[in-house]
Amino acid sequence: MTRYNFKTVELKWRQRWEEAGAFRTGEDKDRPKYYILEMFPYPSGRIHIGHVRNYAMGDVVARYKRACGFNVLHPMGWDAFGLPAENAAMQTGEHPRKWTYANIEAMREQLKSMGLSIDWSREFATCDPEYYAHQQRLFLDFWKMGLVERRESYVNWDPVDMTVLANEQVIDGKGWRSGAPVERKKLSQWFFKITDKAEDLLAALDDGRLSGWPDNVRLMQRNWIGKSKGARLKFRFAGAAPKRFDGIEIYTTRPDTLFGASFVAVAPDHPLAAHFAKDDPELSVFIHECQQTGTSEEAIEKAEKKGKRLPVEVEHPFAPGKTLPVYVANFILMNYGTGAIFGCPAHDQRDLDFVRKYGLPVIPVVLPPGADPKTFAVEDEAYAGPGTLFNSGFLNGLAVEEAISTAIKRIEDLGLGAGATNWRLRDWGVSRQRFWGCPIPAIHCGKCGVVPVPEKDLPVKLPELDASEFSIPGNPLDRAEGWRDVPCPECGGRARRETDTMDTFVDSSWYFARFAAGRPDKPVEKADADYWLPVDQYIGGIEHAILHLLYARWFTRAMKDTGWLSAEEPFARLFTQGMVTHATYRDKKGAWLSPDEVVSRDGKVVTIAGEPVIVGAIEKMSKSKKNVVSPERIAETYGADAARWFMLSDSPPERDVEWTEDGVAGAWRLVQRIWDVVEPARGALKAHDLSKPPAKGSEADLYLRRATHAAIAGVTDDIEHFRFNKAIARIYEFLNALKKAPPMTKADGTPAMGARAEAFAQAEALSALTRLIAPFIPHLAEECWETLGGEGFVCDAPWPKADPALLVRETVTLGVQVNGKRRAEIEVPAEADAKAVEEAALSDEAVKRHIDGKTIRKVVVVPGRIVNIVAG
RNA sequence: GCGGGUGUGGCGGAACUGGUAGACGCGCGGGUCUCAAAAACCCGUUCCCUCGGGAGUGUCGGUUCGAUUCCGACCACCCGCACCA
Repeated sequence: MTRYNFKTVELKWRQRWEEAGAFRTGEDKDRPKYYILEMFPYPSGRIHIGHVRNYAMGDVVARYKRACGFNVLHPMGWDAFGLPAENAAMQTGEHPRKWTYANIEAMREQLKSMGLSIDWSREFATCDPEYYAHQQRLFLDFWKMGLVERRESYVNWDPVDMTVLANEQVIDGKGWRSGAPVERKKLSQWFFKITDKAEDLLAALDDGRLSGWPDNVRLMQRNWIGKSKGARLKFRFAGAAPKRFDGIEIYTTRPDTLFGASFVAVAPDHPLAAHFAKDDPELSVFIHECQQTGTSEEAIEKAEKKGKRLPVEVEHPFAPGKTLPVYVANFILMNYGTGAIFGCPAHDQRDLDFVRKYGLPVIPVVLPPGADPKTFAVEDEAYAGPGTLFNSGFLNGLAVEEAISTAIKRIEDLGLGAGATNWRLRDWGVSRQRFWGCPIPAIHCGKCGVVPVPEKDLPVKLPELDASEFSIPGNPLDRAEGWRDVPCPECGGRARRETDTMDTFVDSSWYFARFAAGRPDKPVEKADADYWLPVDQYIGGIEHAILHLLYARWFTRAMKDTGWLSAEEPFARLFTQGMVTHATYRDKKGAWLSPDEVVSRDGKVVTIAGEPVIVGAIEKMSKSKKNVVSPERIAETYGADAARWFMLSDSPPERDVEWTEDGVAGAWRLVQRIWDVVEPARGALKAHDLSKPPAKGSEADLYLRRATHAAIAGVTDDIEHFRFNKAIARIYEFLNALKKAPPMTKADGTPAMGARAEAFAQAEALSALTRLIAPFIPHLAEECWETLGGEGFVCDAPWPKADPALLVRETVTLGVQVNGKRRAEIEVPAEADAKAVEEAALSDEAVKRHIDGKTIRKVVVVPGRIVNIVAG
């Protein structure tokens, strides 16, 4: 018996696959297609273990679908623009381009060493001019269609990265990448109008177009889009109106509670606040404070509602003569609704907190079911539930829902406003004041305004800059005169290029279409895109549940509008895999230790030198906690197959998996065990025609054949449902059955004397085993296939089919319960009728013991499942 | 605060539509081999126990012949959103 040497074997098969072009995507469009895609990586320079898990999952699906006869597209590329390259340039003086492409080289090799069935001929990086040129073309098309807009707006400014951040990139008031507190700044920005598609982006979540998405992701998107229904309503000023203001327009979802209004409030950024702040230093200070705290220290600020009274009052729309005070309040957001509200403290907790502080009245107008209108009062808790209107003039007696529509109707009749829908979703600001991104193809001319770069002048390539430029803060493009200053394409006068580049989320919003249908002369070839899109299965991290996926969905719609695609949605099915975690270790001084620095001795974890180690929580692998393991070292020690196997074996794919050395060692043992079973059967596939099972066969043959076909059926079903951990458990089960199989018979029925190659049942089992493991551990599978004498590559071999006749059992083992407790097991023919089963159960010795002296009241027989005897 | 999810051996986790709880792996215990150890292989492994049983899927209750599964209440943890009017 030879020892399996993964190092030489894995390398051998990767070379053979490459030489044969085994994973080139076929041009055969008559076959059903299957587009499997994993979120492409950022080229940081090295793959981490999370990539191994992500790409191993995709590869299982890709190889499985290929074996099932699909025309499979499984491409790979690089999300290559972005800040780290500029940061590296700052530190090392290396040009971002050089750094990025060197990283891609390194990572490609690492990915290839995993043995992924990727069509590398379609590879590209988003920083290739051949890619971003087309992105600029799409930008121009969108601009023509009115999907792009340029406007002034407050932006989230990251003072460390010196760039604008999308709202989605601000987490707890801090930049998602730098972690620095975000400041507010007013700039002219480019926007993609994703709010134009809000209705459809929302509708598709529930109308079946995204039925292949996990519920939690759909829910997160729904919340993010944040549709709400209510009304816009203008409050007129009581007395003289301030200059250029004819009222305060508010947005509310509860127009039914208008009779309970006790104030109106506007956001600190509201024009009305600014108007009064001019002559009121105290107010001005207050507004400034709100703006400071608006994006940070949310925990402190959250609790306290603060406001400043403005020197105006407004008229109540429904109660002539009644007036309400107007405040600037810190809890009103300018960028939601109209930046102004009316406050109804009895039915809104924030408003209640606010009026308690400023001594305004609390008027309940919704009476909870069963409450007494004479005694019902709101103390510390606002009532937001259902009920009947009271204290509310013409709304009295109506239920909340009716009252809302009645109030809206009245508002419309009075000409003060109308029913309105409001969205939390805001347009996508794509301008970034950075160098390493896709240039926005626009030119600013003093005479002609903002002019698109003519299509013939595309691509607008990034200029060659000296690496030293990157050590100066700000955007190097602003200083690149030779690149920046150009004649206006319309009037020929002096003009300047747009120096903003696009958010890198733009790059990843259409790369899947480029993979499927890219052409040198255009972004996508529609016929190809129509064949391949949507992506049948997309796999990636849950961290992209909102941003990337929402942007890609919008982009797909925009590309449809501009005639590039027909697909409605980019990703038919989505799978979000869990993270890879690892225990954390610290020494006695509290410093983090990497897993390489600790060992387990006598059941205790110590440093290599024998110092005690504190074992901490199991957490997501991160550099700061040093609990990372390097895929390269693992591949060195255990091989790519073992690493892939372990990544898929331990936990359900959607859950986090803990990386353990014992676990991967177990996977390595499995690789050896399979080889030990296969190797003695050298040439077995040449000795048998597997399509013609022999008529004769021993009990042992039948037992093994049943195990084989049960494994085929089970593994197939598990892969189809993304239950890789269960598929692996079944393979183990099958392997155990195979190893325990007693001596088999040859095709002619004579004993095979234990020689595995001679027995049909064993050859069939090994053939199935090899094909079943191929998606998971492809190198070993090829080696087994070759050893067994299979034809060609196992990656080209058809997926095995289970014979239904071998899946049904002749006898079944049933549990027998007495009063719901299992007391015995009986073996009965599979098609035995209820009466026969009942008799068998009642005659069982253990059962007799338990029903002794009792009256049998009822016997429940569930065929093939269980017998329950009710006795008392 | 709102929304969603998860609780099963020492650990990761199985259990199809309400039908034998703990598949499979890890760990652990025992054995074979060895001068010895490692590796490998084999056997065992939910807990308690008087070996006949008893208890058991976060807690309490309900529905049912039968509940990890369905319903109600509670507890714990995780995730998302968060002054969204």
